[in-house]
Amino acid sequence: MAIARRSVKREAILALLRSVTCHPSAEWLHARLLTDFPDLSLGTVYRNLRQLTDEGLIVSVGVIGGQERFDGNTAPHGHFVCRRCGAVTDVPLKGGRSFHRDVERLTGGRVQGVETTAYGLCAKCLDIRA
Amino acid sequence: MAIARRSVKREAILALLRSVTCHPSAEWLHARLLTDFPDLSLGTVYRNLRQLTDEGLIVSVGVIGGQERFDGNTAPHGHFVCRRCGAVTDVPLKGGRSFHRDVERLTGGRVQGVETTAYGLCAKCLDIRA
DNA sequence: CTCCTATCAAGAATGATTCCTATTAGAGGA
DNA sequence: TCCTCTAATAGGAATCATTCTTGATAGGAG
Repeated sequence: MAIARRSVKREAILALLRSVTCHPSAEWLHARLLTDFPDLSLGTVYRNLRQLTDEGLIVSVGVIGGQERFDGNTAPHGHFVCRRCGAVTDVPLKGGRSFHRDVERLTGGRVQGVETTAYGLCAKCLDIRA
Repeated sequence: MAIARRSVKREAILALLRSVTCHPSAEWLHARLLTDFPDLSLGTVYRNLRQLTDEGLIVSVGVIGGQERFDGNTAPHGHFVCRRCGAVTDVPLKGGRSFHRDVERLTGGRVQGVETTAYGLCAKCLDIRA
């Protein structure tokens, strides 16, 4: 099977995802890229996000508020997700790869990625609440 | 604000979730409870799962294959999710609460829960593949 | 008994994601 | 250059989990 042909739009999606410190949804990326590619369809964004995820070039942060969120930073790090506003913050991780190894040893499976996520309320939403 | 009234069906959902070692979806729970409560509606399962999650009595494992999965075991532990078949396995966690503390210190927010999940292929799906 | 509130079923509505189809564009060979 | 094959793409329809709305029911407080 031929290696995936390069695609200007897929590369633009990847570049945007890498240039940004937030954790966008497909819709956000689509809206943002529409200025450079007026004929970009949302379906194309979804298809390419999936492909990039399968290739390991990007990472899925999971579904937050009904929308899947992605991260262009594949270096191991954790996330903090605000349950109220949906904001996602990167948090450095100390642990190393011990969990990765434990899982493979205990389950006999192969681990492709580890996601550590804390859920709660961000500082901003704590203020609003108070 | 009155405390949530007790509800037979909510308690049945919670009991089933706690009695089981798998990580069911709303639909699975609904099908399973239908024998005891023939008039249980799927909407009721969703509403009560959300409420139980908000109360911290159960935990969401995240959306896997388009369906949200829940866990009645609220003790800290990690998960291993097979990307092929969607199976979820519990994995003990060594780390302790350092990530929890780090997040609160770095972001100023309040952490309600931490989810550590490894993604990959389970032993069974590795065999099929080979 | 009478509000007031929580629960519930049923089904409609929502909305993210995927699927389908026809079209386009690029690479390699003749 | 022209042809052919294949991947990429747009556009829109289809899918499907989840949420919302409505109307009905029941329990507790006064």
